Amino acid sequence: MRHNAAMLELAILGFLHDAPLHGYELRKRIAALTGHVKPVAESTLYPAIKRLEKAGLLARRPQPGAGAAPRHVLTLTAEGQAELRHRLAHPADVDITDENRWFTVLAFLRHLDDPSAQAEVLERRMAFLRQPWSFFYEGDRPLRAEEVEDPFRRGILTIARATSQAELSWLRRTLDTLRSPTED
Amino acid sequence: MRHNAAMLELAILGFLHDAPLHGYELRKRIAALTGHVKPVAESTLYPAIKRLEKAGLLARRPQPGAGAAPRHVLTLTAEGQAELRHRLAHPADVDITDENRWFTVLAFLRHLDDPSAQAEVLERRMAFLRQPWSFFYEGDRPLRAEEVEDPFRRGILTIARATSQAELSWLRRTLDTLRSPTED
DNA sequence: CGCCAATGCATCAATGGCGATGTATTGCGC
DNA sequence: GCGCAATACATCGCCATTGATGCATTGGCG
Repeated sequence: MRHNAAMLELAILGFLHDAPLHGYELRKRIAALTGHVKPVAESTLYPAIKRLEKAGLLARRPQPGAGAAPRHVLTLTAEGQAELRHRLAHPADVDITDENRWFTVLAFLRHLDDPSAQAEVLERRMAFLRQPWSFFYEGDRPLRAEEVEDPFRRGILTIARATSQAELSWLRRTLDTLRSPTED
Repeated sequence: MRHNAAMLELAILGFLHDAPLHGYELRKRIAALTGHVKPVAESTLYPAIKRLEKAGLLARRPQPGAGAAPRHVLTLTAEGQAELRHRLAHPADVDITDENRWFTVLAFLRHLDDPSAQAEVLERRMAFLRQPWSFFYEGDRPLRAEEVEDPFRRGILTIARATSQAELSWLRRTLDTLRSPTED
């Protein structure tokens, strides 16, 4: 399974966990979630649905007379629900490090009802953000924004640092809430 | 040309504009630039080099006796330099909206020596960041972080907002500098 | 009543991503 | 002196992506 496929499939499974949907509606929800960043083509979505159906993760019922063309209402099977939870609990490394993929995981992490499992995933992201990395190096030493002369490269580091700090503070707050036995 | 390919190719052209390199060194530089977010496989890089060579954008000279295996030193041709400048001046929409791709554009934008052309590209990013979007909607209305109950989805919006604000302020500062006739 | 947009799904061909695997050399540690 | 990691490049095959294209229906506008 290719990596992009994994993320699209996660979104499909995640949306269907909320409610059975037909393909077209799924497409619109995925467009709302990630479409402003990176659109998904129809000819990518429908094959993905087929793959998941073939794998027994979702079932389709034809719904005649409803819309213009015969709709296929998609429902998660029990295996599909289990698979969704497994993928959310054990994301690949790229899903942790690539912001696009990470946001997709976050968007459906609530479906993993166990707070400690949720916390584990957040901690992986935190470990990644805490380690010293840069986009630019001098030998092995990661360069800070101040050390880079090119204003555009400096911008990358400035923006990345702001994101990182905002996310770390959010992660700390959220992990505190997840771990506290008295949820508000 | 597929979209991922375009970004990898941009990085290759950008690095080679600085100095002729062999494939292995290129691989390490690309890994430093984007590898902590999304690693690039060798079997993706070498075919990409071949594509660019076939298109006449770069030339390879064998460098015998240098390393362990016979190295191929890669140099940008004149067409390659022109192509690099063209790709930097006219990025696709996805390159503006997808942070990963955008950072790759930024990393090499200095090779576009014309400040007003650089400013034009930054303005496209600014226009994107300024328009009202969200990852979640109520009908057509984009939802703000405060309106979302799910803590994880709220996190996405919180982080995205922080990034957006940091980037907008950086964009404004940089555009001022680019436009001011007296560069410091 | 005719046209077009939107809805809704499907298929195909070209192309790119990438894990697996191969091959050859240098140099280091044990 | 043996093995192993790093260097350096290459190829194969599976599969995912995507633009193009097609087809059928509904509803709104003029």
